[in-house]
Amino acid sequence: MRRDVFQAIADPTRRAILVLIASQAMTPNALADHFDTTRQAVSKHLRILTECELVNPAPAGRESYYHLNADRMKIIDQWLSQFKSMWEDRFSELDNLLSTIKSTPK
Amino acid sequence: MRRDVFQAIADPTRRAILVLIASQAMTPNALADHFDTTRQAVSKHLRILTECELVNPAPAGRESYYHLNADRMKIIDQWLSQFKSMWEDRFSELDNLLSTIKSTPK
DNA sequence: CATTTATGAAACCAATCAGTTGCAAATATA
DNA sequence: TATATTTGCAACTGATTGGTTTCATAAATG
Repeated sequence: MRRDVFQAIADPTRRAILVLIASQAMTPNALADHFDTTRQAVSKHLRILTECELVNPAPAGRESYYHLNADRMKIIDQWLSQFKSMWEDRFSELDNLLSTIKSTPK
Repeated sequence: MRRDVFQAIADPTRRAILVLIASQAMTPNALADHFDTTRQAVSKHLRILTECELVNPAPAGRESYYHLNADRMKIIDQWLSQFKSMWEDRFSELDNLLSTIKSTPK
């Protein structure tokens, strides 16, 4: 069972869940209202997000508020950082254009 | 066929390919030497990376050098940016600790 | 010109994925 | 206490995934 943050954010519904709870913790039912799927499907996404610790459930009575653990996003940011110098380089656009031209079949 | 950058970087082999060609463009054969899979498997990964334009092939004779298109990584960085203020907040660590404590079953 | 090398595409396979329905447990409410 | 609500888990299903083997094409080499 591979359960890393990269696989977790690969699904568009899970990315949307993360964005939703970023502003406010939400229950599975409240989240499900925002999607065209069943509550159970959202619950499964929450399980995956919880397993890789991108979210934390906070039980409150019979409800459970899922909080974003933004700290875990650092993992993605850190991986991205090794490429950042390449796209911040002001010549990178030209490089990409040239390699695209070279790779275009005649 | 969903082929976005988030799905592309979900696979660890594809992430490793991106890191390898970041420093130098490489052919499929040269890349395959770094993995415990067949050349054809690497070729399939390259097809996926090409389809979402994370890499560009540059044909050279019977070889084909795959270049990184670091610019496309911006898409991930932009998505991440909406959370960045949360983990840069010096109180976020404390927040996470508190929500973890609250969610721990008694 | 025949052979070797590099590549990409197709067909197939086991495993995983995202979704569903159904159910059980726990909490709130009448 | 009986009922309704909220949640999580198990079982199942069709689609997708990452991998393999096989084959065809194109370019370099003898």
